[in-house]
Amino acid sequence: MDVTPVLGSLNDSQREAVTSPAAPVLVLAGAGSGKTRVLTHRIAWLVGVEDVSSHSILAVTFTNKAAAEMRGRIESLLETPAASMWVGTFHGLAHRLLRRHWQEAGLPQNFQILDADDQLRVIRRLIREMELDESRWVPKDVRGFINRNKDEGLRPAELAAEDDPTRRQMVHLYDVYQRNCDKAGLVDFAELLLRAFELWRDNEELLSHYRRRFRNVLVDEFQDTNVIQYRWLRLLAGTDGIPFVVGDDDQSIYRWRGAKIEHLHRFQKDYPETRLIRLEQNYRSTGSILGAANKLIANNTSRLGKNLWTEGEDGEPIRIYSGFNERDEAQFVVGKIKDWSEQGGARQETAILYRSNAQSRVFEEALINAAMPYRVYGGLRFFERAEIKDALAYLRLLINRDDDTSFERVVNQPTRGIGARTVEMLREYAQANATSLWKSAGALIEQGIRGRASRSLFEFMRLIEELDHQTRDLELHERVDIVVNRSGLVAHYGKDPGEKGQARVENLEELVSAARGFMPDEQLEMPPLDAFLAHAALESGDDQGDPWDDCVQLMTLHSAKGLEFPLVFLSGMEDGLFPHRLSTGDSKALEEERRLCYVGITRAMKQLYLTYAEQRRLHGMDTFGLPSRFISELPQELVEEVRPRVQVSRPVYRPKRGIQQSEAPAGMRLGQRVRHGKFGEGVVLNYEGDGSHARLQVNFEQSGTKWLVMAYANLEVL
DNA sequence: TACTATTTAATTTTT
DNA sequence: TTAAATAGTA
Repeated sequence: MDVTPVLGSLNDSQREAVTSPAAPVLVLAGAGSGKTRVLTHRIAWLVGVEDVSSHSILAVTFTNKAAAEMRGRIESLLETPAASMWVGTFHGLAHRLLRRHWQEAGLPQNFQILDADDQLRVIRRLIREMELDESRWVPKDVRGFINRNKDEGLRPAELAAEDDPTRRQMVHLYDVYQRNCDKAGLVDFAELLLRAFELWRDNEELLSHYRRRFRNVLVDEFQDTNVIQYRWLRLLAGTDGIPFVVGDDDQSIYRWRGAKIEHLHRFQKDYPETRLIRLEQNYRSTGSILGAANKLIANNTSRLGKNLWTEGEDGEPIRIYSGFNERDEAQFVVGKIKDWSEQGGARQETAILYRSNAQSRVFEEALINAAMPYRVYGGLRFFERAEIKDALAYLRLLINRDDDTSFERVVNQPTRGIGARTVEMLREYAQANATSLWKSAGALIEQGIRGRASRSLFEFMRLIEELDHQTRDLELHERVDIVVNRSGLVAHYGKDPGEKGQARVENLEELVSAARGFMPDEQLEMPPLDAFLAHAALESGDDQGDPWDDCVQLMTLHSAKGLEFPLVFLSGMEDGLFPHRLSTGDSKALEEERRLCYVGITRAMKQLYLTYAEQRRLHGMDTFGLPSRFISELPQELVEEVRPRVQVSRPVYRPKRGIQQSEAPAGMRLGQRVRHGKFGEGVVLNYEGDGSHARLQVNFEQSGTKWLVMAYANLEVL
């Protein structure tokens, strides 16, 4: 094979990493240094040049996106599909193992995956059943306790011997929760990993089979591995495996999720013959941006150490803007984006980054006012929406009637007269007879409980049975379609007022489309519906927008990791906000905030602005902040303050929904008569924004004046 | 049972 | 401020 496509485009260190002999390798890859390249080219090198079987390769990432990208790039390098290679997320691969070896793992064949929200519901339900005080035993805290311990590989039995009564109760809750899940065949995210680990640990034959198979284990974002993931990897690699891990200790920002930056050091101890390779040449940012990043991160202790450099220009200095208040700050940012755009830059090349989601609001308002399209990352993803989760719960009941979580979710959704009292009764019966809610419902009906509730319950059970039997032999998307409609969900959500109901119905329709386009992972050999549900839990839905609209990108610093933009704004650079006040106490947490800042800075390719507000409205109170300490940690010679504040000494009152300078949306004008599906006929009074964000104010004859989003309202022009 | 008023709390979230 | 969860009322 011609090695040019594999090695031609690499620099010396990248090439060293890619062509390393068969021994453990740790690649310390700085931001923008071609980390993914090294990983994909390494695999292409092994398979294409060293003639290693693709069967022997296991490559693991943290996100579905990264996994998909990696597979795509490998296949295009090798010019052949590599189906026998295992490329996936930790959770996805663990899931695959558990499906294959469900018996050895002690799981029912049709086990279901609980996402974070489902898990919380289960915990909340159990706390109530145990009649504990929810303010003393906060469900989220309990979940945190359980997941933290699972991430460390600890089962309740290993935690038991404790004197502290609070802790003992927590352990007890963990135990109760786990028994409940085992009984119902439910597996949460942390459990996927822990079970997969235990599966190998406790099955020598199985382990040696996989060890023989996966000689080459490659890991992306290694600094983000938690304890159980690391132990899982070590178990697999054993003494003969060849681990190749890539990471950056300076970009570790998930300590609070159990990630252990220490694994980078640990790796070198566990594999003393490790070859350490640093990738320090950066292909993304200007010299000034890298200089700032290097100087900032140097304030952290116990780093493996790394200094980014570039062959490119120094570029422009880092600019600092001190806003009068948060609205002034937003105004400034939007103004700069406007300049960028007028000079021919695309809006999607610009990103506004912030520490916490709540900060997006002011920017959104400013962007709407400027009629500038934008996109906020994060928030609810497709499979996490309430209406979608309802539909999924119905589908789960088709597979397993004893799934109490799903049962409780939809037994009265849409409302069918089965209220809290009835459910309470079912719970009591289920608990007393150690059975499921479904079976309890059946039993109670047979015992002839009185009245309406009984009839409604019977109707519900018949609905589920019918849906199951009548759709069993249909195509997946037809099943979903029928379930979504016959369950009454579409009708129920259609009743929600205005655009919201419309959007929800559209989402349900989208679920049918998703089912139609669903390609199950053939390796799993599961029934289509089961596979679809697993997919929904593990890939909560792409939150990528249409690449076609040219939007300003808004996101938290965390979600910006791995991305790059020519023009970047780090906003809210105030002490207390960033670094967040909750993290300023302990030095480990503060260092993580600094790494977060480092991640933010290194997103920028050409221009970087840091902005802050002297006065900011937080939780309804005006607060006065000091500039973030991180600003003073930057090299002063690379920094320049901008103060075009001559004309904006005070914010001018501007009617929020006054007459706008923006153009009327297509086909609309003031006074236009329109018809809406729900509200009937009316007259357009006002509008703001354009494109997909255009909103119209319509005075309806029947329903009064309402603001509607063009994209959802489906207005008919009369 | 369903809607409305009141209370409460407020980082980050790959799966 | 606000969103969400809970308590109270029709």
